[in-house]
Amino acid sequence: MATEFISKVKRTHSCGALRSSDIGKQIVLFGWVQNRRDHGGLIFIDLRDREGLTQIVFDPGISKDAHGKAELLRSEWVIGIRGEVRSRGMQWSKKDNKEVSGTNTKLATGEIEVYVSEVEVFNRAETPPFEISEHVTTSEEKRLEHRFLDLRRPHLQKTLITRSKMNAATRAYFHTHGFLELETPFMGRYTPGGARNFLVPSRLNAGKFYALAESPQLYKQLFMVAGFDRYFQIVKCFRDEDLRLDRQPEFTQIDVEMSFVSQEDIFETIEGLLKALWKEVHGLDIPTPFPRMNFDESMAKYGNDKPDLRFGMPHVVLNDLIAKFGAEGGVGPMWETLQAKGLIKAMVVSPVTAGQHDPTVVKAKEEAFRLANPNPNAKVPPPPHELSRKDIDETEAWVKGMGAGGLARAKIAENGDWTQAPLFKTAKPELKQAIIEATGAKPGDLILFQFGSTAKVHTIMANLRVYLAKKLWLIPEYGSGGKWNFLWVVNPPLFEYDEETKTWAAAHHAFTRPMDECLKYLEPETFDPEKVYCYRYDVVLNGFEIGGGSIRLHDPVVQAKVFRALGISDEDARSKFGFLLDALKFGAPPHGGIALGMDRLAFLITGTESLRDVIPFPKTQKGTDLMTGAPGEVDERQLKELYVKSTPPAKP
RNA sequence: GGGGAGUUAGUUCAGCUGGUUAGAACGCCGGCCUGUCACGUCGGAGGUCAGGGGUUCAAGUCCCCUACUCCUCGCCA
Repeated sequence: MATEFISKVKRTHSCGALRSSDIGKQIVLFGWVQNRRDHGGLIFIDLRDREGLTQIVFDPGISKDAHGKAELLRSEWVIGIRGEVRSRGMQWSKKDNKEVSGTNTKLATGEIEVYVSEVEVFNRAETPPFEISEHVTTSEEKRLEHRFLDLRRPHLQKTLITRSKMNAATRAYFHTHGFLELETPFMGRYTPGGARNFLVPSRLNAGKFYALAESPQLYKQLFMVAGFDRYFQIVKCFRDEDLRLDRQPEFTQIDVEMSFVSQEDIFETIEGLLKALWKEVHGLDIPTPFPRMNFDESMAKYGNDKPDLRFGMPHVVLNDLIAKFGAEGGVGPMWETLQAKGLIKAMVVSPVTAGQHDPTVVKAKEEAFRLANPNPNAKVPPPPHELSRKDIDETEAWVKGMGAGGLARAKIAENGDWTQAPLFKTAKPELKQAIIEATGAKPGDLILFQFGSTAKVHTIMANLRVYLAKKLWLIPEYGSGGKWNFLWVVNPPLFEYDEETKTWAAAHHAFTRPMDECLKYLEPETFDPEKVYCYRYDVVLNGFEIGGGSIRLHDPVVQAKVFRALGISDEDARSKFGFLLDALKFGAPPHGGIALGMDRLAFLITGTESLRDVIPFPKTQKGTDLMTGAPGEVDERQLKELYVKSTPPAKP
């Protein structure tokens, strides 16, 4: 009986542990049947647990009983074995008709195998819906439906083990730096603004709702007011917004708040944490401090606040230049953009020389080609040198999908002529020359242009830059390519103008501290909200925002001025942020903090394809769980108890 | 809310201009095999072509709708 075996016999090793130094030992392994190779006489099985694979051998000469049982074993059965560790050494191969090394260099345990004297089947398994194997791909849909099987794959086990280590390293780091790990409620009061909240109806309070915390923001500030001085938490947050490759509706943050600190103190703390994490996971010493870049510079050169600095191709803003030439410049649409207070940007795409391609992409493409073309004489296509006509057409279709009018471009010929550039047919030669100078384009280069509303041009150009870098093999489709380009993007404007409501709104949140030198623009006589920059910062890695935070506004006097600029009345402020305003009145220390996206960090540090690969039980893009079927319907009685009516639209 | 890609055997895919009984690989089942390691070999089973509607003598293939999955813009302070 299985229970007898497990109660009498203890596992001595994991399936990844045995080495040649263990030869001769009697051992016990428990695990799953990965693969069975039955030679009629000998039967080989790869036994798998989370630590790895061990080859076990059933020899009728050792145990007829065990060998007989082994004939029945199938994939994913759970077994325990007792046996002797033996060297694989030199073995006679009938296939090769000579002695060959029996060592399997692909396995960590490849030097040994275990001759089984006793086997116990703990559980049989039905044939799984897909193979639990690294070299068999399965659609994500099928994998999510059977997540408990997918989680058996070494790839997912590895990323989740890494994540566990990151959690441990994070806690160790903060505990040794004097931080307290304090908890905050998930169920709180709904406050308007920011991300959509998930709502939880209250049974005990008819008609009232909790909101699931989108972050512990307010609570952690209260910890500072309370004098805890240094707080951190690895905490779940909930946002009812549309999902993306790097976004899940429930996700984990490393949440941090500190008292009596400047922006630089926070940077130092977080750089130390990231250093510790990269050391833990990759054994790497990432260089600190990270570079700093002003928000405005980031927007101008890269079109967003999370530039990927593993490659160049910065944007060049042409507004001033077009303005200088005026309507006579000869590029009507750009001049019109200028009149409409829009944005005109250019980006130079230079031919890529051999050494510039990302070596991991070159290697991966070569391997993929070899796999598709088994003929060893087949010539591997070279990495792309420049964009082909087809590439450019594809790119144009792609930017149009993002709302671009088109993809204006100019190819600079060897003699300096502009080709493929209908937009510039009527352009003054001096304007073309000025654009060449501004962009630094050389003969052979391609200049791409976007113009139109500022936000749209930034978005399109930012995405275009990354899209082309992947197309030209400058960066891999996913993963770091071994490059870790950390960056702080700092000091954005505090306010942004909302075109719809024609009012100024807080770009981050209303409790971000304006930079000291900008305070005068909050005064009535020199009021100019556009010029108010603030102590806010994002930490960026390879084009992903991995965290963001700010120095908080703890001074009620300045707070009042910010509210006035935002057009928030005392009454509004009171109803929205009442308890925080109260708290700030009773001796709030200067404080600030940051929150890092743990899922994104794990996603980037492991170089996986998707955020879903570092979350054990992730949701699909529509926020559903294909395994449990959540969200599901509930019955009328439950709704009634909660004083809630459900009114989904009728299905057509 | 918008744009794009997709849905064919248990799994991953092929299926041309609409035309015979919808194929392959892996997996699965059975036989043989004492050195394999993605074992080999011989044989076998396995399909509501996502669902619905339409065009047609004839639909996996063309058209429309719906559902689901992925990517993306908006959105996510």
